[in-house]
Amino acid sequence: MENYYIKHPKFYVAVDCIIFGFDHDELNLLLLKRDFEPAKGQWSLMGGFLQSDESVDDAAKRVLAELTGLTNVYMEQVGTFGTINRDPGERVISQAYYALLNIRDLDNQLLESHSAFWVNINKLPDLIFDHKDMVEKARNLMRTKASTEPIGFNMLPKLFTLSQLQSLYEAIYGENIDKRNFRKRIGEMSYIVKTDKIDKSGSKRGAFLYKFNNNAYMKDTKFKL
Amino acid sequence: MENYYIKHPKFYVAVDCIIFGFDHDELNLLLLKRDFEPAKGQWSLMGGFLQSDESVDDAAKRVLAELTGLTNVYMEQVGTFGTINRDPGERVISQAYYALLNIRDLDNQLLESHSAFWVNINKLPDLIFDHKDMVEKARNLMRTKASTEPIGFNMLPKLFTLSQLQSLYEAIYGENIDKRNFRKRIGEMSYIVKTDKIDKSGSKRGAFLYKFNNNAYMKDTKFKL
DNA sequence: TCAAAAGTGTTAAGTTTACACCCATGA
DNA sequence: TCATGGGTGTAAACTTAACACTTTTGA
Repeated sequence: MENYYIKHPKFYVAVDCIIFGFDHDELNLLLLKRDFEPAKGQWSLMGGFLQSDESVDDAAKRVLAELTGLTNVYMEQVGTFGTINRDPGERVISQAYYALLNIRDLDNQLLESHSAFWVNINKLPDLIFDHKDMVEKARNLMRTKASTEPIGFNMLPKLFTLSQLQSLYEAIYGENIDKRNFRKRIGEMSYIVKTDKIDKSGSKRGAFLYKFNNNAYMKDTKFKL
Repeated sequence: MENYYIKHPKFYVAVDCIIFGFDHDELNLLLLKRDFEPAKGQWSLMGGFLQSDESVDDAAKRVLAELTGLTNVYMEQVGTFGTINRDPGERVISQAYYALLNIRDLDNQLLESHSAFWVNINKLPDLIFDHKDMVEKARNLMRTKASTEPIGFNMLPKLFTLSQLQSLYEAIYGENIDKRNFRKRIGEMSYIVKTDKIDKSGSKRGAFLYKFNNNAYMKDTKFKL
């Protein structure tokens, strides 16, 4: 039976992470500035090689955790990038994943030690290899998914104002949303719950804080933003 | 620079194809009945190993062509299946792809030589490894894509009746569609063109044949079915 | 002559969009 | 007192869904 496999070549398999975060009305990506050769000074996604004792999905989680210190982060597959010369050093088949997280949850020490920086998604520098294609595809997938499933909340704190939620979706879609229409739609989602807490950091008057109730969402999974 | 890679393990990389075809009002998958060990007698998707001289996408095209004789087939990535023990023989990282084609274009000799058979998608047998998960994911992706892009035409002959088109979409969605509403929507798509030809095979009266005009579609890519 | 698929419009319900002003507060 | 972001409702436009009968023809 080994013969069936043995005649075929083997390949390095890598994962690359497109890490989305939201802050100050902006969508950002976490990028590494390479301070080593090759391609020193160039920007890249966080990546790593698949090991023998882990699934590909687990490799993505591990690589993300190495950079951010976070586990239990929302991640989705983006796709396989497998052209022959995509990595000029060696042939590497890469699996891209996107992750959504709250910028405030991060360990800044760890970011610094990797020369990692948050970069506005509309002002991305050139990236090595095919990382730009990965970002493009991840962004499209994430946008589509965010419109029909409540994944955006992974980029917000547990308690958030409706203005924050609206800015988040404006950043995801890259367009403005009418405030009254937006709030009308939120009002119809019983699983987006108003608390009695008020956030004063964004305005003098203060705004009510809301939370996402996942149990309630599971009973009524209608979502459209 | 080699050192950077050398310390990491390499893996077999495979592609598996979820091949959709449409015939007699039914969506079908092309499956192989293994007439060799291991897992003799069990059903599987068509697959093959990535080679050194081809991209992953090209490997999928090659594997599809080996089975069907067809090139230039519509294919999309489904995802990476990379759990550790998914293939009990050896560790293999598999990329799943789906393909849409017209059953009538196939070379039946070639299918027989691979013990390949069309199976109704609602009556699938058990499949080896994680092939069932691949099919499930492919089906969902295909359904979603077919609702906003005119990919379904890849499963029809160049000339088709509106009844055929409607059955196709009913099979994709697994639900009935109102005939008048369906035809109203088709009527609004200037790139679905009525010809003066009539198909008599489906009814005594005969039905007008239509064609998909891709140039016209490129000028007006609105599509929703 | 009749069975079987082809073809054809209208109306009601629901959804989406556009739009402007008052409120509460801290500086 | 005023600048800033928070909060609120209605009507028109558009989209979707429901619904039934006539036509053509070969067997």
